[in-house]
Amino acid sequence: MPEPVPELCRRIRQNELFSHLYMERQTTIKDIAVALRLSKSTVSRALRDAPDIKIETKKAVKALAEELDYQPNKLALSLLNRQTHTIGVIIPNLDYVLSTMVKGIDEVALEAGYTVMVCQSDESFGREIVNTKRLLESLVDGFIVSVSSETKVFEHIKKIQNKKIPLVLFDRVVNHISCPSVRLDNIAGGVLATQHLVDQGYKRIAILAGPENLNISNKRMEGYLQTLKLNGLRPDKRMIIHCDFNQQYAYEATKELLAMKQPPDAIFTISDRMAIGAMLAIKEKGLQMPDDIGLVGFNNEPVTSLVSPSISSVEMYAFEMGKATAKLFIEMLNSDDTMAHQEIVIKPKLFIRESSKRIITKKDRNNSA
Amino acid sequence: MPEPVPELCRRIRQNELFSHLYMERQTTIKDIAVALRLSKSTVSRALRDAPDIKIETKKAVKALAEELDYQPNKLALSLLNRQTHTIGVIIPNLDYVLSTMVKGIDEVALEAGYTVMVCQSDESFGREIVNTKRLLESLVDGFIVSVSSETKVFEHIKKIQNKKIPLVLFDRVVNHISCPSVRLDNIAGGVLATQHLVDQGYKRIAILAGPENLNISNKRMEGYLQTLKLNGLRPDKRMIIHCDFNQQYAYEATKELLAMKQPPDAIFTISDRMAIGAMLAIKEKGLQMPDDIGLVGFNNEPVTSLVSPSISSVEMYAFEMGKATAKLFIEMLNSDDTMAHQEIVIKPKLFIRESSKRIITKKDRNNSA
DNA sequence: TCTTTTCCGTTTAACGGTTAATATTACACC
DNA sequence: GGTGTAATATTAACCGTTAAACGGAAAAGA
Repeated sequence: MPEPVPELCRRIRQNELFSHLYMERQTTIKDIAVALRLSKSTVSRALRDAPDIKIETKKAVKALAEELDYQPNKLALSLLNRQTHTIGVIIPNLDYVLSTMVKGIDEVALEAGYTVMVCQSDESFGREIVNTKRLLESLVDGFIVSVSSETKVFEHIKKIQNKKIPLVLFDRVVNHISCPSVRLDNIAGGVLATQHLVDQGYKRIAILAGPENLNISNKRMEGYLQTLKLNGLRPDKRMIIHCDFNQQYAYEATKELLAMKQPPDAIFTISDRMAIGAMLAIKEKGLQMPDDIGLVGFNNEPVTSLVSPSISSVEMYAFEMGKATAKLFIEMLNSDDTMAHQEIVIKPKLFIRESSKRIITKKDRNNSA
Repeated sequence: MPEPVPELCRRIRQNELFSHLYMERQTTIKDIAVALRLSKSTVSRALRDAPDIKIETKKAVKALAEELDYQPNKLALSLLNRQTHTIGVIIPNLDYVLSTMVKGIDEVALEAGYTVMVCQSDESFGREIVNTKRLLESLVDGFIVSVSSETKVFEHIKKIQNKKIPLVLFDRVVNHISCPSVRLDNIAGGVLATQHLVDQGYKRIAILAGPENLNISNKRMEGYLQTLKLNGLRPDKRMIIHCDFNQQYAYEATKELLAMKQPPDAIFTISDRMAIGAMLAIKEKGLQMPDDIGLVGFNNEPVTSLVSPSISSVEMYAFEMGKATAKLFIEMLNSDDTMAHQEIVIKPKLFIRESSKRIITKKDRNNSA
């Protein structure tokens, strides 16, 4: 005949029985079941307040669970429910913009009960493939991806979609892939920067664009071209330089630009890193910003306001973008029907600083003209 | 009577049978077993090249596995083997130094077959606790932790240890906790910076230290104090400012320093962010670096060579530190005995730049004296 | 012919949890 | 005394995998 439950609990609490339960292994439902002479399922249901368990039993189970610091094994649950509450995040690197975005993703995910696994592809297509494979194996509940600049083939992304695994693209969105996404209005960013330079009276505006196949770079350039045309300025191919997202390349490209017969009187770089590179070359040449030459960057990294002269830059709200991405992702998870692929587009804003702000205002310029 | 295996394979390949296997669900070992009229475990052993399976059988199994894109379910394996091949990484934020370290950790972990889960505490004690709990629930195989600046109580860390879960601390190491760790020789860093300033002829050297309870900050200060004494300079309490790791605070603190009757003629900041803040205040005051005042930062962030004047800084080899940490961690996992807690200490190196390099060399100074 | 070995597989249990179907018990009612 | 019905607990199956123990048949040895 089994002992009465309260007495048993007392003995367990006082460690007279089952002292092995206090060992290294995590307590399981089975331990509690054995201790209280109940079946596994009774314990399970008691913990989850099922209606058909006696109140006394529930109390005893819960007390012992508390006592033994019982915690359900997530692995077992995941196996059963086919979900891991984990989001796989693939990003090309951990630079300022992306780590800020990850921060945003992390924050929202945490709140929604998800843990993120961040993998960096390091701008390498090969590593992106490996990361994708890894995360697929890890059975993440879904993917949040920003592709590397090397990525020109998207089979690995399509594989995710074929398996009907939720996917959100962000920042570096891919046109060939149709899925929910969050991105900056890069054209608008290009327009903002270029129009500002035009407004400040610059006439020969060069652009340091990123790698040729990178969508975000091309869109920013599109904005640049549109704005030139709109203002009656003829785009000049020699003023358009493609180079890696890299300070060194930007430095060298700028040096070449400045060595031209008719050098530019303003430069728009599609990242702040590149703006810094450009700035070094400009200073080396002995030119003054904003008088001799104007400079506008992109991303609005803190460094832009730290250097001298401070650099005008286009803010892309990376943190908010990260949050929006995670929110969209979670929304998608919760809507069981395959969601119409929503596209969230963030509007950029230009922060004007010393590098491009000539003293003359628009009005002044009109008067003097 | 069961059909001969090759014939069966053919039919499966041609989708005559079991077309449901081509459905959304991942193929399992059971699917293969049913298809080939074998038992689950035979399939399992065939896939793993167990010796007591007929070669023909193995071939058939492997062929079908390939065909159906079979991939073992990690969750099931983890449940069985009690290991998830996942490392929980807790860091206070994703600034330049830490993201570089995470890059290093990630690289080594990936190679060793581990995936990392990065959680940011955002310098908040509360979030650090939450993160720890989450990762414990996720049953990570171990922890790599750098504590937040708010953390003064370490019960959550001890809890990890009590559960005998492998733990490595890095960068912000905690004295009260005895475990393998990787950190910078912060005292040496403080010595390098201070001795350099002394060598350059600066006499009244101030220090912008970080939060009071932050070990790394205090150690750097210790190096500073030691060096002053060694060189016969008397430390002055008014020259020691504790403030948050934050550019704004550093800016204000520097303004106050410079407003003193006897202001410092050099400032050592224990981060580059703070150095930038200090620099802004110095420029605002109209002082010239390095002539009127010297400045040395810490971390050797890229920004130090981008600003003008460029800032001398102590390099802490963040990427290598990250790699070393992950290596130590994996080594620990593989050595089943509780490892004697190894402590890896990285030696810093000073990079001298414009902000502190007076033209005079040591020899010049001796001559003129 | 009977036992032993070898070969090739299968069965079972386990990991830790949930859940649907099934007992068991007690009590009221006819 | 049977029957119906709550109330409560148990069994067994399942998620996907592996490891240990066991099984059956054929070949080899006595």
